[in-house]
Amino acid sequence: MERENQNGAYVGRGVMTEEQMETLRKQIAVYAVICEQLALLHNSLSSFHPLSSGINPNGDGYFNPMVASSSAQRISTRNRWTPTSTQLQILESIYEEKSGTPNRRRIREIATELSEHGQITETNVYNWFQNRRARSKRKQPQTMATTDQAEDAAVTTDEKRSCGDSGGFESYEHILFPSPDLGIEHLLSRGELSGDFNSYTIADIKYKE
Amino acid sequence: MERENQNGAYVGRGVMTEEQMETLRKQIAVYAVICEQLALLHNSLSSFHPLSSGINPNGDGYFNPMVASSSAQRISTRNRWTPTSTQLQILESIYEEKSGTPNRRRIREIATELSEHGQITETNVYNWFQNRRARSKRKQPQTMATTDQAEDAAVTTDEKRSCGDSGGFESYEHILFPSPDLGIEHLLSRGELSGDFNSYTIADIKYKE
DNA sequence: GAGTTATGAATGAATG
DNA sequence: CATTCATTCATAACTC
Repeated sequence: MERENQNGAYVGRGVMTEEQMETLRKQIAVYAVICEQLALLHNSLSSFHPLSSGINPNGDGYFNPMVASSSAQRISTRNRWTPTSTQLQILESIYEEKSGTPNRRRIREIATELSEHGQITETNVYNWFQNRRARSKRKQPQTMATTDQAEDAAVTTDEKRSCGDSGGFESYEHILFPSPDLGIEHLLSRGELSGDFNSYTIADIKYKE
Repeated sequence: MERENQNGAYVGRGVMTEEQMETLRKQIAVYAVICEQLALLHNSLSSFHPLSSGINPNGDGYFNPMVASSSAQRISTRNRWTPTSTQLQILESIYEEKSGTPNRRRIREIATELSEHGQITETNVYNWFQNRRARSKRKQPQTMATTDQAEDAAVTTDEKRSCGDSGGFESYEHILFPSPDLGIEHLLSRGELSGDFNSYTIADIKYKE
């Protein structure tokens, strides 16, 4: 089943011509550059921690490990919002009284109100309600057991796909795009993208045994 | 201290806007595709047998998420469709150019095209566009804020400044694979990217909000 | 400090 | 289209 790549270059199985080899080499170089830039981008992207500083302005109980500790460049930062207990309380009460569907307007109001107690965005509020509702719902109907045929129990909620692929870039699969199906890791796991992408050694790429 | 406005658009330097994030996402997808292609190429290049658990030599048919990873044999695989990176890339580009109104006809075409790269149905395509549009819309209007002043917004995705950065790569347009031309570079221009790539892999990229 | 759990976020699909 | 739901992923927080 030979086929062509997107540009029409025939890619037969088996042998490669010099030209193709050359092309491959170049392509790999390109890929290397992209990786490099991506890395750089990522660095600049995550090195500052825009909102983290506000995660927990008033130590309500949660405490941030490294929150803006001294130099603001130390990265690591988690971008995930974590409600302060005050916010949580409010959210919880709102959730109870008004129950379902806080519309767009409402969301905004809530967000505004909560922003008084800490960093928060409308999206956070939205997600919170979304999750709150979904999870409370999932808990209830669970009462009737269904213990039967629970063989698969082992795979309950914690699929925890720790999928240990290779070293280095192991976490490549939780990249932005959902599907970890692409085999990037197969390429990367060898390359040891540690540093010199520029030396793109083809030899290292084979993911062949 | 850097200030940010309500909607998550940060004012400080070094922060990404949603649009930029979008672009990054796309760029990553492109990069993924390239790697994918490379893998394929490499495969046909150096093999006579598919080998290597990962890349499926026959077309991009690997829409099977966790493959033989751990537990699952229940493998019906989730019923939910998950676009392969190739598909995503295509969808994304179509979305961009045609911005809206993918009529029934078009949907069919797209579906057909994408089926070349993995399992997909017209409904999937339809839903995808539906969601894509809805969600992108949802992100923008999160601005008005209380004291509008964040009029800047915009930040058109195609800044396209062709800044001849690419210090390393002369020309990769004549390469076999889809050219990674959509400038990751214009995202990189923000400078101040510190080194040490290993401490936080690309995988850490997330929306900030 | 590795393994769990709780939960914020992303997204395909369904519903109005 | 606009919303909402369901499921899953990723990670902060917790536990031992």
